[in-house]
Amino acid sequence: MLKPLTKEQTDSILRIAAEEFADKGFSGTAIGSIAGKAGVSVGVIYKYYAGKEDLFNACVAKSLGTMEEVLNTAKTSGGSMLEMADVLITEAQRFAKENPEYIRLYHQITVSGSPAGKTQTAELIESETARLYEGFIKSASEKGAIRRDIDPAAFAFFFDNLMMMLHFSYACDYYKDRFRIYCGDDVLDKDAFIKEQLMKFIGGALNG
Amino acid sequence: MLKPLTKEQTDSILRIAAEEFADKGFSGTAIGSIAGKAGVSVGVIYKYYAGKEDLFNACVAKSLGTMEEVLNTAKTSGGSMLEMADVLITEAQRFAKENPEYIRLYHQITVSGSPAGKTQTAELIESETARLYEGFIKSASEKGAIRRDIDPAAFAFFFDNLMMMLHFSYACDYYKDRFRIYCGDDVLDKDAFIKEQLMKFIGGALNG
Amino acid sequence: MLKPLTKEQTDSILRIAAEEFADKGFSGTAIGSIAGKAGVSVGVIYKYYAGKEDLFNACVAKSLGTMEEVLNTAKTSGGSMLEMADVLITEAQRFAKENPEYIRLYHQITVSGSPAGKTQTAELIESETARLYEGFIKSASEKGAIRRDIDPAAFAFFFDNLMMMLHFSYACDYYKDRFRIYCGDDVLDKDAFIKEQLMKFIGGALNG
Amino acid sequence: MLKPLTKEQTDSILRIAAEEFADKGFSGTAIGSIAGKAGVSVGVIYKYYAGKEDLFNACVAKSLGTMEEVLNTAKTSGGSMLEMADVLITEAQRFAKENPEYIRLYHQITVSGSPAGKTQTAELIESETARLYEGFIKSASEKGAIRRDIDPAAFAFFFDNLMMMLHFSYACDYYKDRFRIYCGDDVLDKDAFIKEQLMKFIGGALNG
DNA sequence: GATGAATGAGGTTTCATTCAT
DNA sequence: CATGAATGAAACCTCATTCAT
Repeated sequence: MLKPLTKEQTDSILRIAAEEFADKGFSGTAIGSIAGKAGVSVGVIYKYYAGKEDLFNACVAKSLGTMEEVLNTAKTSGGSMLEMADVLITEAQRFAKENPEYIRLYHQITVSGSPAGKTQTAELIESETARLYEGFIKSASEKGAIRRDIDPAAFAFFFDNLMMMLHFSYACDYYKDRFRIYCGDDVLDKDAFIKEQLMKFIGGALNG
Repeated sequence: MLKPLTKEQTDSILRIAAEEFADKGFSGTAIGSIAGKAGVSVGVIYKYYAGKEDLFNACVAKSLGTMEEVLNTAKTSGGSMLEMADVLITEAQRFAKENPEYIRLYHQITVSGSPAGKTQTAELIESETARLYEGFIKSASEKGAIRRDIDPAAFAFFFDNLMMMLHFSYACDYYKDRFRIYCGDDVLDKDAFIKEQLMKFIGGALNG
Repeated sequence: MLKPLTKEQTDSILRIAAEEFADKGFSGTAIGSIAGKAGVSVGVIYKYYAGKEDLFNACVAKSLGTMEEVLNTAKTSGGSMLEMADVLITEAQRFAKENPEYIRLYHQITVSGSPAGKTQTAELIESETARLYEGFIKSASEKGAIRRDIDPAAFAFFFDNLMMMLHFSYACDYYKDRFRIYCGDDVLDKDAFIKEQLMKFIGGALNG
Repeated sequence: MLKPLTKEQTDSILRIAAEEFADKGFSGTAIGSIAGKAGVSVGVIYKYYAGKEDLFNACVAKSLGTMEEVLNTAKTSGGSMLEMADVLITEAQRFAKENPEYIRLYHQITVSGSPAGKTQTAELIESETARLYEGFIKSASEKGAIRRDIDPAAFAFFFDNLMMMLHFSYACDYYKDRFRIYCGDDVLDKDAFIKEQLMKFIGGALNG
């Protein structure tokens, strides 16, 4: 047909690609399948992206960019450590349900064998969060707002571990199954309850 | 060379296969490569296993079986919730360093697109742990050993989230990078420190 | 940018195309690459030429036309067979160094698999030269200027074989390497010497 | 079918490949086409050869090996320069008719864009012949068997140029057409005549 | 029962050609 | 009339699986 791609179609490529990579991993995804589902020819994908890996990276970049926005919302919301946690949990629940494919794609890059594994991906993704949480905890600890006998970096790490698992538990199939096994089949609809419990868990951890 | 396979060789198949799948994922792993590294022919793999997927499942089963033994050690060690946590953390640190490929393989099955995803894998793997932790927490809570105002299932879930991430952080490349970013380049050699901090975190969470 | 192509541009297409075909052969050359290097769009190439093959043929035609001019110079220079040979060798050396791509392109059409192979290309290219040389030799032979016991057509053929190889040896990579292997690394800078030797060789051959 | 390849089939691969490469060049030849014509699957070709280039090189090596045998026959046949020329011409005529694909393949490697172009192919192929001819001519010249006022290396070069063109003229389509144009439509069947004429040409050249 | 060469579908990528702008 | 993005056939190569030995 040789009609120029509509914005819809170019967006579609990235969206479908993200979904496919998120669901089937890098090796498991076929460019031809993406093209087919996006309603474009194989050729255009190579016009826009240098190759499969480049497309994967573009998906990851888009995904991480979107996720970062969420973090920024929480970061700038000010307040105490626990107030930030409250915002983060709420946002995690909302975001993971609205954009599960982004979380799943993020999960894919943590897997050995992902092309992302070759570069300093973790550094790029995790550094900012790490410093943010650590700083929050450190200053709260110094101010006496939370217990003083802890290592801020380690506590930031444990806190983010909980957040990361929360994301996965709302977005990735295996983690969703596991979530239900632990907390009941309807847990994915009980966001307020989970937030409340997690706040207690984290609150206790921080206050000793 | 038509000698029956030695036990060494049949073991080797499963061991090498687990390593390959753990490192390169299901789609990224080639049967021929496993056969080559295991010193057997491609044909025997198909004699012992129905196909690639079957071999993958066998690796997972073996891996999970081994991991379960560790859990049983902790389970039967008796004591309080925190005493069990202490044992579990110690074992997690030891096991993840000695058998990182098992952890990495476990991580692979949590990925969308893994063949394991098709079946009720989570049910098989997570159920027992879930009931164990929940029971522990519930009875401790009822006895007043830990705070009463919590949901045992949710707390068991958060607790296991921390344990799962601990395993990954000692075994999987991306998580290891992230661990270092949060806690310093030498954190993988500071097991006692991490255990101490995690015990404080969990202790605080449980005691409110 | 919908300006008509300048003459510069249309010339450029043919020149660049000739270079590309000469260096990479017909199958190895990409239309897009020609367009890019010539600073025009792919589309115009298809406006001016029916397809890749047509463009190739146009390059060949241009190339041969230019080469023919050289021959005409020699032809009209009159004189004896050896005087003509002298002019031809000098011109071959000059032309092959100034326009190696034309020689290389000519070489390409001698290759099986070149599109030129399908038509009566040899007839078009070689006939005139063949008749010219044969006539020269025949009349020289009849006049007793050169030996009488030869077949003019065959000798014309051998003579042109030497001329053809001389062209290739100054223009095509493989033949240049071979030239150096036979005559020394600096032979490509010793035109006078080569001409002198070749004149002796041909002179001897003709005079018996 | 999974039956082991017969020797016929493995030979066939190389033979067909040589023909295809000889006729269509490197880029113009498709592995699938070779496989099809040889009656084997695509996969086996990659079992025996690392890739298209490797297969091409194998064809070239086989081709050159066979051609070298012919040269050795002539080389060891002793005698004077002209006696050797006699043998070489006879062999060239016979060989080029019996194995035209080898000559055509040799011709392909002289083309720009051939994979062989990347390496020191000319050195490997031409060196021995160059030294052989030069030695012959030099000693003949010193003995006074042929003219003394020539450069042996240059004359060896011209001599081989004639031999090379003779090969091509009996094997490659374009050169065969050209041969007929110069010497008549039935020239390819007049081997004795051509040998006789070429001997006169060379003889004259050498004797001055 | 083990072997590993053979198969061939399927994946990635290229590129000649078309045609809407 | 030029443009160059889009098309899709076709190329190279891999690898899960089979089966003759």
